[in-house]
Order: sequence, then structure tokens, then C-alpha cells
Amino acid sequence: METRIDRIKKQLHAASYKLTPQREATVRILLDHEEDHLSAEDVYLLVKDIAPEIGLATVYRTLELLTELKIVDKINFGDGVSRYDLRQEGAAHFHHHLVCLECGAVDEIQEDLLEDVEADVEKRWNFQIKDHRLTFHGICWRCNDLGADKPEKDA
Amino acid sequence: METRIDRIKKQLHAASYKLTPQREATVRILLDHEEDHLSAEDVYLLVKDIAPEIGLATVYRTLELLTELKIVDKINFGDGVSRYDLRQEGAAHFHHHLVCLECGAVDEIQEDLLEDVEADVEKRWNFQIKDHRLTFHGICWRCNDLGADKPEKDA
DNA sequence: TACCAGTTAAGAATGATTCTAAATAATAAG
DNA sequence: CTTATTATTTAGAATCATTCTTAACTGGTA
Repeated sequence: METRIDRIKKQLHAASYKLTPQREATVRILLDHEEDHLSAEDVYLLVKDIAPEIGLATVYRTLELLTELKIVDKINFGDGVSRYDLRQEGAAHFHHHLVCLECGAVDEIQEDLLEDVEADVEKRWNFQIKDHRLTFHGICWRCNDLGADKPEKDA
Repeated sequence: METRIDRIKKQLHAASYKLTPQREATVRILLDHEEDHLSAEDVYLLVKDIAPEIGLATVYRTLELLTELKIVDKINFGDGVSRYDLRQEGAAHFHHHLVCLECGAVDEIQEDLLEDVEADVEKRWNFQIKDHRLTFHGICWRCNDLGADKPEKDA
């Protein structure tokens, strides 16, 4: 079976870039932390464990390259740091986020949800949508004491 | 008639802050540029014209204060600068933005559009929504040569 | 071997934002 | 009206994330 890394390697080659050891190490870290929303600094510290000779600037350049190729998404929750997420394979659009104002947790919504809204906007504002960013700020299920359990698995 | 400034003054007083001359000058600039999406630096340069002795740090502090009081919204389009928008009076939620990938123009959508989506998210993810951020990236009506005219006025 | 384009590390440079210290203005008490 | 107290301000230093610069290194190739 073709691994995720192999497919990323092909994507790089298709754009005539190489999967250098530094880039591979960076991608591996991203794969190992798919659930998190790592900052460039976070990635750097983690990559150093498996490739100690790497430089911070290289991590930045790699993340920028992966963003250009739509392999990762660069997100900004307004806290002054850019965060990087592996994009779901085959996803046309950026996924959404739920940011908890209490505990700071960031959960993801993989579903689109915006199909109707987008059609409406394209028509009425004559705007050709290429991508979107949607973030909800509020209180997550963990902080909402009302005896609720984790809901995403039920959805 | 009570002016917008008066009402903002009351909001400040209600939170036991004062409308100092520097704060008033800053608010006036924001009122005069409601259509734009000014960065802190932009605001600073404009405020200096009417209150030359103001410091950049004061502008930052003022904008931060106004953000806390929900008088302005702090936005981040991912270009490394925070921008500030006067919130529509009475608006419960943040308004949305259309960012053009061609010309960089930023248009606003004042309508909510997300009522149905929010109800769905609150129920299924057990997440109590306080606010949202929605930005569409694409090609605006100006850059879309297909002979279209400004659509927002028709909406 | 010598060359060439792509890639890298290290650290300097930049740019936005926040912090610090001292000065100033407003407020309250006597 | 003074004096003490507190909030607010300025200017510039400090910080933090990010990008740039330079020189070194790599792999492929004539």
C-alpha cells in the first residue's frame, strides 16, 4: 500500500521539488500530530528530535512550500502565531474550527456545512469562492458542565 | 440626537473607563473610515493628524480596549497584521468578509447567513457558540471581468 | 573533475506588538 | 486650594514571530 508520505513525495515531485531529509522529517512530525494545531516553533522543536541539524528557517520554508501545494493549511486563530494543519486528503475546502474560550481547546469540523451559504454568496455578491475560513468561538462540550459527553463521535 | 461618539462614551463609562482625548481621536478615525480595514499602524498615522502627540502604544491599548468592549472587531486576514473594524451597532455577531485573491480588496457582508449552520453545530457538537469568523477567499466582482456590476447594492 | 541549480544552516534583519519607566492629568480627601 | 492617589499617557526599549542574507553543501551532469 502506498503510504501518505509517498503520496506527498509525488506531489512535491509533480511540482519539481524534492523530498529532502529535512522536508521528510517535517512531514513526519505533521503526520504524527494530525490532531494538534502546531505552530512553526512547535514543529521546529519536534523536528529537532528526529533531525537535530535542521534550522528554524528551513522549517518555515518547508511549511510555506507545503502550504503552497495545499498539503497543509496555514491557520491563524488571532493569537499572533500561525498554525499548520495537514489537509484531509481529497478535501476541496479548508475544514472548520471550534475554539473554546474557556480552555482554549481547538476542535475540528471536517464536514463542509457551507454549501448552501456559498451558493448564495456567489450568486448575490458575484464573488467566485475559492476557499473559506470558518471559526466558531464559544464554550466546548468539555467546559459545558451540563453532563454532556463527547459529541463528535456521534455525528 | 445622540451621536455615535456619545454612545461609545457611555459604553466606556459603563465599564468605568474614560473617553480621553486620545481615545476620542482614535474613535473618530475609526468612524471616518468605517469602510476600510485599518491596521493599528494605519490608525496611528491617521490619528497623528488630529492628535499629533499620541503614541503608538496608546493606539494599541485603545484598540485593545475597544475590542474588549466589543465596540470594534479585531480581524486577521493572515497577512501578519491585525485590522480593526467598528462593529455595527446592535450586531450580535461579527460580520463576514470577502477577500479578493486578485486585487486584495476586502468587502463586507453584514447579513448573518449562518443561523441555520450555527443551530446545527450547537446541537451536534454540543458547542455553545458565542461568536464566529467567516471569510471567503476568491475573485471579487471587480476582477471577475464577466461584465458584472457592483452587486452588494442589489442584495 | 568542474559546474550548476536547488537546498540548507546560522544568524542578522525586519516588522508588529507589548512592556517599562517616567511624566502627566484627573480625582478625592482634607 | 493643596496634597495624595490613581489612571493614563509617551517614548523608547524589549520581545516575539517571521523572513532575509550569505556562504556552505548536495546531487546530477558534461
